Amino acid sequence: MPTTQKDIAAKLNVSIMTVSKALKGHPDISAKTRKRVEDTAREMNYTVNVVARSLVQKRTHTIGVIVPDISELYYAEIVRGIEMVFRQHQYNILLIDSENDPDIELDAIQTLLEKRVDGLIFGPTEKTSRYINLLKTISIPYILINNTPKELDCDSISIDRRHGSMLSVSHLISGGYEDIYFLYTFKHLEQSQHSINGCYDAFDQFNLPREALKLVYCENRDLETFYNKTLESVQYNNKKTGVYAWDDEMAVGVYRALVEKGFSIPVQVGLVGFDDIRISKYLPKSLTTIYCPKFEMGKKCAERLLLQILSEQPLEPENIMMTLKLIKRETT
Amino acid sequence: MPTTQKDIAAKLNVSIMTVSKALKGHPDISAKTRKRVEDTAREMNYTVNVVARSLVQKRTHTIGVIVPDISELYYAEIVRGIEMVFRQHQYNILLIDSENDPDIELDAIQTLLEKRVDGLIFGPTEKTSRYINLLKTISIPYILINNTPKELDCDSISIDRRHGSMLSVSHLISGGYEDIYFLYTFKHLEQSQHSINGCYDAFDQFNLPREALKLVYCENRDLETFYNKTLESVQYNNKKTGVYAWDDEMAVGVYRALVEKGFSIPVQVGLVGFDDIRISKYLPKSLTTIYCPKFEMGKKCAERLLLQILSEQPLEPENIMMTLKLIKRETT
DNA sequence: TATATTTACTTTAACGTTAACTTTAAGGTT
DNA sequence: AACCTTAAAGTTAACGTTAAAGTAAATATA
Repeated sequence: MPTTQKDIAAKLNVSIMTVSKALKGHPDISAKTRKRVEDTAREMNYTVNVVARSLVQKRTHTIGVIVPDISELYYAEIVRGIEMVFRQHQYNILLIDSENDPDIELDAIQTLLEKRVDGLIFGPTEKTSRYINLLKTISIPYILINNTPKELDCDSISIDRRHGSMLSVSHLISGGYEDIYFLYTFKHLEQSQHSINGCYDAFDQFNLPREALKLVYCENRDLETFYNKTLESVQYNNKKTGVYAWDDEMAVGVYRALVEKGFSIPVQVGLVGFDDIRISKYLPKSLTTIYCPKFEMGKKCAERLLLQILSEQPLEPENIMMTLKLIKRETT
Repeated sequence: MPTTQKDIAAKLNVSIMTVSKALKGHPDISAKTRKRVEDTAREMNYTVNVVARSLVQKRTHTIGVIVPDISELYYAEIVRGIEMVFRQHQYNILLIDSENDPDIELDAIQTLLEKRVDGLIFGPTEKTSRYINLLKTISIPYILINNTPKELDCDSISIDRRHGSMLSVSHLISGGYEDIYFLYTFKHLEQSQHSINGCYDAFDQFNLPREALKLVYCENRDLETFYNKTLESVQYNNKKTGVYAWDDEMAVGVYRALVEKGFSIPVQVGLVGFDDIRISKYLPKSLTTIYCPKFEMGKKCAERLLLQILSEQPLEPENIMMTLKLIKRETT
C-alpha cells in the first residue's frame, strides 16, 4: 500500500495537517518543518492520493472525451490537440472510443459522469434525441464536436464543411470540370448534409442546375467501398469530370479506381479531397484538397471548455467554426 | 450539486446503507424497498460518485496509457485496441501523449500514479534509465510497449521488428534487388537497432557482406525528411536497387522522391514499407509491406494487463511478441 | 506591563461511499 | 414458552485528503 500523509505525520510526530500544508507549500508552515516533511515524503516514496483530494474538492481535474473512432486520423489529431492543452493545465483525459455505436456512446456519457469528470467533449456519431436528452440533464460544462443540435443550446465546435465543399466544387467548376461527383458517407450526420449543401452553393454560384450534381453515397467509410463505388459510378462522357471525395484517405481509393478506369488525371478527371492529411502532399500525384485544421480544432475546443470550467457562472453558448482553405495541387 | 445517497435516504426515511445496498442489489434489501430506492434514484437523477467508491475500495477502474504520439496511426490503432478491451471490462483509459518528450513522459507516470490508476501501459520514447528507475518503485501492474529493458523484469509487448526487417530485406534480395537501402529513424529506440539487425540477418542469410547495407538515418519521422533523404541518398547504378522504408507513411514520401528521380518502380527500384496501413493497398502502385497487427497488439496488451490486475499475486513477467508477415504488392 | 498580533502549528469535520458488524422483529423449532 | 434462525434493516468506522476554525507560544504594540 502506498504511503499516506498519516504515515509521514506519524514518523515526524506532527499532525496530518502539518504534512498536508507543508506539501502544498502553505505559508503556515515554517521552512524547517516543510523541509523535514518534504524529505521524509521523498524518502518514503509518497505520492498524493488524488482520489481523496478530488472527493474533498469536488474537482477531479479530469476531462471526458468521446469520439467515434480514435484510429481515424481526423479524430486522432483532434484528440492530440485536446490532450495537449489540458495536460498543460494539469488536466487529464479519459478517452472513450464509441465505435460509431450510439449505445456505447450513451454508456460512455453515463460512465464519465459517474467518474465525475470536470468537463466533457463529445463527438456524436449521429443526431439522435437520446444523447440530447441525456445531455440536457447534466450539470458539468461540455462541448460538442461537429454537431450543433437546435434542441441543445450549448458550446460546439465544427469545421465549416459547407464552406469547404463550396470551395472544392467551385474550384472544380472553374477549372472546367463539367460533370461533378460527390462521394460522401455518414448520411446520419449533420456534417453530411452540410457538405451537400456546400456543393449546391457552388452550383448556385455558377448558375448550374442542382440536379446536375452527381451524389454517390458510400455506406461505409472505408477504402474498399469508395474504391468500388468509384469503379461503378464515375463515368467520363467526353466532358471533363470532377470528383470530390469525402476525405483524403478515401480519395486514395478513389484515385486508384480512376486510374484503373483509364482516366487521365487531372486532364480528363480532376480529384479533390478533404482534410489535407500528411501524405496528401507526397502522393505520386499530390492531392488537391481542403485543408482542415484538426489539431488547432482540438486545441481550440479544449481552450473553450477550459474557459467554461474555470469561469464562475456559465458563459453564453458559442458555436465555433473552423475555417478551411483550398490547397491546389496536382490532381486538378 | 449532484444527488447523493444521503439525499435519497433522507427522502425515503431510510439509512444511507439501505440506499447503498439497494442500488447494488444486495440481498439484505427487500424487493419492495429496492424498488422504492431505485425509483427515487432515477427521479432525483442520481449517479454514483465513483470517486468516493474508489477511495474506499482502493481501485479506480482506470488504466493509464502513455504513448509518444497519438496521431501516429500506429499508436492510434494500438490505443483503440486497448480502450476496447478495457471498456468491455468496465475500465476507462486515462490517455497521455508524451509528444516524444522524455520529460513529459516522466511527469505522466507521476500523474497517473497520483490518480491511482489500477494499471499502466507505457510506450517509451527512448530507453533512458530515468523512467526505468521510476518504474522500479511503482507497485501497480504495468506493461511496456516495444521496449524490454533488461534492468526491468516486467511484462512487455512488442512487434518483432527484427523479424519483419529480415522478411523485408530477404524479399528484396531474392527479388534481385542488389543495392539495399534502409531508411530509418528513432535511433534512440530499441526498435531501431532491432530493425537494423533484422536487415543484417537477411544479409547473413544470403551470404552478403553486412557493409553493403546502405543505412540512411532520418532525424525526424516526417514525410519531408524521408522525401529529402531519398532524393539525396538513393542512387541507381545500373543494378536493381531495393529500398526499405521505416514505415508505410514514410514510404509515401520515399516513393514520390524515387519517381521524381526518374526511377521506374518496381523494375529499377523496389520499395517495401512497414505497417500495412489502410491506404497502402490502394496507392497507385500498391505498396509491398510488412503487415503489423496493431489493433490486435493493443487488445493483447490490454488482456495481459487485465490478467495481472485481476490475479491475486503478480504473474511471472512475459514478453509478448507480435509476429509479422510480408504482404507482396506492386512496388516489388 | 498588559494587550494585540503573528507564527506555527493542531483539532474537527466533511467529502460520498462501502465493509463489517450490530440490532430488531418476525417466524420457526422443540 | 424458551430458544434459534432468518430477513431486513441500521450503526460505526474507515478510505486519504483538505477547509475552516481553534490554540498556544512568541513577538510586536501601546
